[in-house]
Amino acid sequence: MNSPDMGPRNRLLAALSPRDLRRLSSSLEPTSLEARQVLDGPHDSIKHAYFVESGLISVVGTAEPDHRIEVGMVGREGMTGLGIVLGDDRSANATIVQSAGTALRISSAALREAMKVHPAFAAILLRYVNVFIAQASQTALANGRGRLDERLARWLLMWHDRLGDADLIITHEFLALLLGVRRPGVTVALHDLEGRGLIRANRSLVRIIDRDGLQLAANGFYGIPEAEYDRSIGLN
Amino acid sequence: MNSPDMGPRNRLLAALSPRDLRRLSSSLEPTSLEARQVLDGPHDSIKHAYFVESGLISVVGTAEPDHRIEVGMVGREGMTGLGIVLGDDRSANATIVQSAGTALRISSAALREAMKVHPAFAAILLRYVNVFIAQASQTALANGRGRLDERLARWLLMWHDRLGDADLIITHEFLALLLGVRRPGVTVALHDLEGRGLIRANRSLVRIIDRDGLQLAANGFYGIPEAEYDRSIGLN
DNA sequence: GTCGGTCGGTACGAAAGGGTCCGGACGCGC
DNA sequence: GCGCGTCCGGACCCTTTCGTACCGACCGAC
Repeated sequence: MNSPDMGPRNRLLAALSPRDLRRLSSSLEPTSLEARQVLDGPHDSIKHAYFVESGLISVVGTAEPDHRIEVGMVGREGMTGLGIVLGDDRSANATIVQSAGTALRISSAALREAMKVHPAFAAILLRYVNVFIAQASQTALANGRGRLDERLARWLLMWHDRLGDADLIITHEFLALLLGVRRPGVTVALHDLEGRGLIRANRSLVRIIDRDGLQLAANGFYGIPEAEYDRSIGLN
Repeated sequence: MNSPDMGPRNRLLAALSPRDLRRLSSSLEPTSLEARQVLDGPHDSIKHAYFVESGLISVVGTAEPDHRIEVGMVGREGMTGLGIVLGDDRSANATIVQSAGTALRISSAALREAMKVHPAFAAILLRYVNVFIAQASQTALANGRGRLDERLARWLLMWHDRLGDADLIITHEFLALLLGVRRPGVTVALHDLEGRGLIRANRSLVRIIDRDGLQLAANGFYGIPEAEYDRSIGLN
């Protein structure tokens, strides 16, 4: 996985004891994540859980084919495959790679087994599930109550957190899909944020200029799941 | 709890083996749920989990004081206190009684202990968490993509499922709060549904007339978490 | 029966956002 | 350096929803 002198880049795995981690590592298979790759469709049987090391994965809620929206985001602080953690092998949501990167993946069976053998590991994953619920809840809140520019600010901050890069490679089109709005609406909202000096936008690129300003622009819709994560799983 | 010849009315408890249930029953304390009672505020330490027997509880996502919206609903098919199930003692969401009823409650410590001693019990609760994630995800989807009348239809159906009564006692004001919209908007949307012959509305009362029609009106935003529940936890 | 509070119906202008189209700009491949 | 596909900017008009306000209807208390 990583060079032996550094811990794993995934923050859930990093929270494990070195001993548990060593025993687990044989089940963890390094994988590359390609942009737009679909890890699990809705209602698919989940074959692997992914511990993200770099890049970013979207959890997308789906009903009818054209009713889709992002409900959560997973970077190196998290994992996919919560259904497995919860003893089921499927979920109503899809998981789709949004920004290419790498992950350590583990088969469903091995994950179940590992949770049985390492209760501390299971405990960490369950606490992450709780944080994920907070994330989905806040998304529901933002979707219901927030204006487009506020939701956009929230989204940019969350992306920034998880990728740790001020330059986000994304098209307006894709952003519109994730936010569940019209594409030109995203263009206008980005201009608005740009006019306020919070970002710079260019073809397929958004650069974060003023993170604190973006937090203000998000008008309270950003931050709660992130604080929950730090409280519950820790800053490591 | 209930007379010995019938199982518990809560469907999660009903899924337990009679033996596990008997051993658990001493920890379960019958409680009445009063309308508008706040079981847990956001970020409170959760003292008890509630297995609902009748009535209905809302899970409300909160950020700023005036940023609130319902993200999930719990009736006798479910429970509150998912944070405890997940090994944490708090959640970013509030739980509020929406329709009076009764519940069996269990202290956090006893619930943790029971999950340790009865793995089958723990497994059921974790599968319920997975269903709840589906519910919150679909709420995020409906809030982002659905029109007011579609969301209203979804909401009425979910309420109807969980209470099993065609007459719903609720004011437009309160509905507006839960849906995160303006009160007169609810009035108009209810008239619309009424004009289509799907409901009858009166002061503080909504009667479901045509459930199938409401499902059509919900335009695909209703049903996924309910199907997940039946698949994962079973029809009992 | 009257009073006061809650609840519902309605109406207005204003804002946000959707649907659609078009044209220009950029950038990669050849 | 040409061409084509992708991406962005802007425009049009329309629907949905908001904000606010006002008033009438209902209901329980006295």
